[in-house]
Amino acid sequence: MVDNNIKLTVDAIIFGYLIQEKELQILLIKRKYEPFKDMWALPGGYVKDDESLEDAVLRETKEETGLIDEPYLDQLYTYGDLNRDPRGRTVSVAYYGLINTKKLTASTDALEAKWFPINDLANLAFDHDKIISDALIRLRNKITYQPIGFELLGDKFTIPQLHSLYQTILGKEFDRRNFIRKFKKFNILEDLNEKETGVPNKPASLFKFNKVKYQEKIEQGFYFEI
Amino acid sequence: MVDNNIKLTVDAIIFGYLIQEKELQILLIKRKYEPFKDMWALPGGYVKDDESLEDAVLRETKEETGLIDEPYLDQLYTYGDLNRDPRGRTVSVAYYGLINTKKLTASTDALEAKWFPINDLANLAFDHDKIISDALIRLRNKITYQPIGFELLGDKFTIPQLHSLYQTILGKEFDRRNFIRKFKKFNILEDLNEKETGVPNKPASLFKFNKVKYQEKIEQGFYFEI
DNA sequence: CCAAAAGTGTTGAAACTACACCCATGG
DNA sequence: CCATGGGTGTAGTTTCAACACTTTTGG
Repeated sequence: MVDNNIKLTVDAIIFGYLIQEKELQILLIKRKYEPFKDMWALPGGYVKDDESLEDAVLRETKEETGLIDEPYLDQLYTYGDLNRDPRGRTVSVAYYGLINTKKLTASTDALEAKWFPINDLANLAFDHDKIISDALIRLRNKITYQPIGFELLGDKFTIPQLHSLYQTILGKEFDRRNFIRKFKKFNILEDLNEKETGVPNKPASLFKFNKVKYQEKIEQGFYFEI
Repeated sequence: MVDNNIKLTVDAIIFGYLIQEKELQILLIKRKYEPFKDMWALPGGYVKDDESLEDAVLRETKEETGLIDEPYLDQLYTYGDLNRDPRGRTVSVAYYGLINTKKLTASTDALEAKWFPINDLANLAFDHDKIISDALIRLRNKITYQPIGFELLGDKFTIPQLHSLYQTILGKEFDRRNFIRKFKKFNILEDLNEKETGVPNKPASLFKFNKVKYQEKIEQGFYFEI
């Protein structure tokens, strides 16, 4: 039909969160080839004819970073400016992902993949700094009205951890009591009747996110909002 | 580099609004060729190598519908499922647009383009019903936190028209006094000190949206929300 | 003068903010 | 017993929701 030479790629902005350090991070790879050789960049690459966009994101991310588990993924935006890739016209569908940081670390060294604190990123290839900035804005918006913050914590977490996560990502303080009260009123956290261990102070209670209950409430017209 | 055969297209969901009838509409075209010949579909088509995605949307929309003025455009989502186009793998970047309905009508007949009420759409080609449904959800969300509803009205409009627009799009009633009070408190409407004409009852005052003032307020941390 | 839609204030309920003390644990 | 962070209630303020009558115009 029409013969165009536009190449289609995907890019992944994978967010991780260090609970102890209260730090939001992004997973980047060091480019092995030109253009932008040796610069840090988002994982990503060409989409194959027979794979969906999400499959392409997952495949490229795993190949390039050694990530094992599958992150929660959401489509961010499609970048199509004329000169964003010096090799020729390239349109990239960006997805952002959230993952519990514990679930990788291991295999990344050989592949030159590395977590970077969001506030201390390397110089990035292509228009990737703009993409990351967009992803961060989206993440900040989305955690206020969708319960996706849990994806960055483990299956079990404490309320103070959740509190810190929100404060870190949104860059502002929430009164502890008001925050807890609001979250508890949603009634989507399940008390596991366990305490955290290994802390030199009063241990906090552990909770998990009850996805089933959340879905039920959504169907009944419930809206989550922080 | 990698040799893939993925075709890149754009699709446009152009929304219009009939003030008198209080009806939200979408601009569709009748397909001239297979596949889905003679079915109604969203305007759209292949992206050229040397045009941006937005330019492609505008070009295709104008060519296929005879639309003269340029609609307000926002990227919606990118659709990339494997079998969405029977001709082969096609990824489509969808944009939704808002336009003052008065600004076309004329030249559409020859081209077989037509406005359809959102609640009474034809059977649609491809996955276009899903795309429209997504666009409508996005529009409903967006008008609650961005002042884009004005794009559907003329430069001059009355508060009751704005009130009806919100009620129509969101499918629910707003108390008239509370709605007006809220909007007035935002202080982004400029009273033109004119009255509407040709109505058989008390004429309403005309206003315009003060974009400059809105931008100023945004920079000062103001958030619009209905 | 009549019909139709515009315009305008107040009150009670609900949600939000700010704030301080005691408790459980490890060292 | 000390340091550290966890856990909890209340009161004042602000925002939100509900509600009805008078005004202006064209016919």
